[in-house]
Amino acid sequence: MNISSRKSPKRVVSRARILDAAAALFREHGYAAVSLRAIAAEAGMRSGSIYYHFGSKEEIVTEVLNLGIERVHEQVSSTVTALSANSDTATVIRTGIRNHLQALFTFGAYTSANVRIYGQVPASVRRGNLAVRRRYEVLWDDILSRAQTRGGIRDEVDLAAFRLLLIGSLNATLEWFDPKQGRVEDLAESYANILLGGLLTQGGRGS
Amino acid sequence: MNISSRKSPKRVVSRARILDAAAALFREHGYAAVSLRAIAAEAGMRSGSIYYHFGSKEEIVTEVLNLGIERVHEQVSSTVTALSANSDTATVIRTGIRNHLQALFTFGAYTSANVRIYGQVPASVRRGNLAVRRRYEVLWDDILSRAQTRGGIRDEVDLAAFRLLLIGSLNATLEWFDPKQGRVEDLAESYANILLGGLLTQGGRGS
DNA sequence: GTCTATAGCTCGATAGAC
DNA sequence: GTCTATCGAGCTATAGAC
Repeated sequence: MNISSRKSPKRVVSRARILDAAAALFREHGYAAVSLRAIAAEAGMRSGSIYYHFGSKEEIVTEVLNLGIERVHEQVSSTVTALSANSDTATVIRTGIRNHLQALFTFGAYTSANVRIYGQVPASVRRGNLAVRRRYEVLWDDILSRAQTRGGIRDEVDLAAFRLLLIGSLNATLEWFDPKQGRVEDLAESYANILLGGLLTQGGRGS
Repeated sequence: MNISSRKSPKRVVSRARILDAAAALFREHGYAAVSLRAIAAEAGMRSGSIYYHFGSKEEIVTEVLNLGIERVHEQVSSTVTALSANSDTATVIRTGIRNHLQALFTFGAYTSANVRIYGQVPASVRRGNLAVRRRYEVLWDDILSRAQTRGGIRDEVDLAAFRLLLIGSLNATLEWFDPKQGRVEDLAESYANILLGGLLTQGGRGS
């Protein structure tokens, strides 16, 4: 009985179907508006069956929230790390922006759910998501402070504010951008151009 | 019986208390999680009394959503219009950013509720808010295209993308900035500096 | 204008059959 | 692993007293 011949046990498949269904429904309707009956129906089962896989609704939403951020973290972290050590600052930031946006829309149900419902879940659920969030913020803080050491960043820019503006503006694209209508790469190019170079020509810069 | 001696009728006061309570609760818990009993309790009455002022929960949330945007619109529109006709581009955009953020936090319950729950209210409610949203977007599109005519904007910048990035990043500050911990004016200064001038020194700009 | 009382539903969660 | 059946609670909305 070798490993490769073993299929995913039903247990794993059903669990994943519940999470996918929950993420999609939370994204569209919010946390409280989505019933376990609705999640079960979307996952192809009855509400009682959910309790074989999860202990409560809060346990489901906690996993949805964590998966959303972890997948974005993994993609940004691995692609930025893969760059050659002497890549210039613009390349590093552009790579991070492009991969954040690509992961955002690839795992759209989970990442949208995260952006939309984080502020409305019970406090205990929020606490369970805090460490994962913080880890992703630290990743960007590291990317930015290494870039600052390498040079090419304007002295006037507050890096803490830049990280908040960056992640906030990228996540906000979930509310309007449709990857079926346009290419995520073009969105990334356009956003990176603004974030790196700003709106104004040289004459209008500074305060 | 002159006008100035007339106090606000109880009808007007109670209505406003209901809206304030609803906005604060929607902001914190989402739309579906907030019961009319909770809104009534926060407004100092019983749930049945709400139906004297509003026909349904949807009617309340529609008004909360519209008020949030309208107040930001009014403040940005009036302060930008008040600038002298030959103000330079940087001044105009900085004024818009500062007043958007100030209005955001002055009417925090309504504006936060808007940002957080718009994606989860019934479709009919969203439709009732669309025209108000669109009007505010047009205001910024006008500000930006007039600035482009006056000059000083980089050719590489896509103005439609800039407006989306701008409003998205400003609204996202509602999720982390606390006006009791820092001055909104400093936040505005820092964000405007990034949005107008970008992250990089001249050498790193362009694509 | 605000109250009490309640009709009619739907919710999260559990128990026990299969 | 998934089902059916159900408990107790809480929900929106309404009716009618004051």
